[in-house]
Amino acid sequence: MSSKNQVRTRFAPSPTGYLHIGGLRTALYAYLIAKQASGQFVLRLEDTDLERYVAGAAEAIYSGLKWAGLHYDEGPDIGGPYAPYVQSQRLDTYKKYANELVAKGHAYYCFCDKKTLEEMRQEQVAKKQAPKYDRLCFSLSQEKIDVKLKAGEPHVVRMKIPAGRVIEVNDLVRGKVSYKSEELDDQVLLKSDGYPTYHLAVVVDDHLMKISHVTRTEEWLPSTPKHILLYEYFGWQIPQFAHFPLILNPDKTKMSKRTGDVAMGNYIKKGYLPEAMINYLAFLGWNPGTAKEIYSMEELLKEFSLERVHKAGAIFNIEKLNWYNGHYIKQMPLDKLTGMCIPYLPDPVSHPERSEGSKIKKIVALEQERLQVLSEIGEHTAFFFALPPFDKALLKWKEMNDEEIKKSLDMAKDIITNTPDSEFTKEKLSETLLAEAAKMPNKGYLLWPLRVALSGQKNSPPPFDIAEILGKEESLERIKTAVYSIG
RNA sequence: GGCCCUAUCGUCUAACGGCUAGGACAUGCGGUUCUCAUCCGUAAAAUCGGGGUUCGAUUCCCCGUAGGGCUACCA
Repeated sequence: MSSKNQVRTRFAPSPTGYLHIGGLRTALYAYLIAKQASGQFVLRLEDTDLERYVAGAAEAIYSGLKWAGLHYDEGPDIGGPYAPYVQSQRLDTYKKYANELVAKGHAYYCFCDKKTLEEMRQEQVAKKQAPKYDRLCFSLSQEKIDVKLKAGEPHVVRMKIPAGRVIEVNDLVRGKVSYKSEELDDQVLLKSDGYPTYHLAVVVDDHLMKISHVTRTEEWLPSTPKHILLYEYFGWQIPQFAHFPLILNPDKTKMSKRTGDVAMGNYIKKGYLPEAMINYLAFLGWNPGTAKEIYSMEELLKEFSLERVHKAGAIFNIEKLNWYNGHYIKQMPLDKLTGMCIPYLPDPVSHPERSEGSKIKKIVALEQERLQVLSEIGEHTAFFFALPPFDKALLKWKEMNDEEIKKSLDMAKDIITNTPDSEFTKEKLSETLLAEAAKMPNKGYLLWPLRVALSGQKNSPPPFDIAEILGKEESLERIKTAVYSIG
């Protein structure tokens, strides 16, 4: 079952908000690493900050990952051999390991209150020193500690950073990065509310859950030496580390909720496809080194490699995502696309005659090459369901005068009238209309006023397609309306 | 302030010392087209600066510069 070389990765978001773009990319890479090695991909919730907990965030993370096709083998909602996968349910474990560290002399109790700490920090900053805990409580005698503990004084557990060490992080993306232990602060491991900090929890859980590759974004690189020290203190095997580049705002700052639309839920709502999102996100920080840039999940599984992951941050560019999305919309089988578009169409109930399957399908077929995001279809096709009030000036093609427009529309009306119901198709209509239009100085003299009459818009699909979908009766009705508008 | 990371077209990126620095998105122009969209063609567009190393640097080294990250009882 689980061999020593088993690759296991995890995605470990904190449920402090909805799943976001950057989180999904991190999850994707972790998923790819695990799955291409036939390993396991684990989801773990790092909810160790009571104050930042957001209700519903966990569910959004589950559904977002599933939407994207990143199916985890173990997780909070599905269980697994190392359950629970929610850190707030593992408090006893962290306490046990924190105590072990204290017993070994690698950690100590600290009774300093936040105010004192904050003042110390201010002072240090004022003196242009690096803010660091002064280890006041480290020199407390055992007797004093026992008294304070017995009295129930609030306290934390801090790790003791050794002196004179150089800690080397061997990162799969960045290579060797080393840190001097003097630069490291005595990190709080266990908070006074009994919850662990990220640093303790992540190390304990990654070890207990047998995570082979610790993957996360670059912002965690500076705290990795502390984690390595913890692995050493516990006598645990140090996992592989891979720190991915950040996804950036257009202003090159770390992409965050405050600066842009990062919530996956919004992209799903707007009608972005998982294939497009995955493809785009995969290429934000990685590429195969060839000109090919359309990649399915299966292909990514084959080609992805950490060696080709970039070091520099990448700006999230919605234009390129849109292009990918448009591409995948064009590729999609019509039936599937139709199903996905229906939620974005006007309420079919109000137009039962047009909600019939094949008609909706024809509308979607028309829009397939015109959509970048699914939600656009509502606006694009509104005129099928109700003719918008149109500007009669729009009927005019080039230098046509009212008389010519009327003549043109009359001609179109005759052709449509004379087209039998059984032959009322776009093929037949385009054949007959084009034949007539060919006799004119320019096809636009016939086609433009007709198209505007049918659609009410400056830009739209061709008149033949619209007429077929509207049907003979409605088409004639709209032409009549247009003629009246001229006066 | 300290520590760390990074640096090729506007953006995502290719070129693991050796061609006119390639591709994609976006943009401009042109073709197809009644319009839009699609599709096709085409153009413009980059190696942050300075030193080295080398026959030769986008590539390796150093120093600057710029940007970013971290520096919490947040993750």
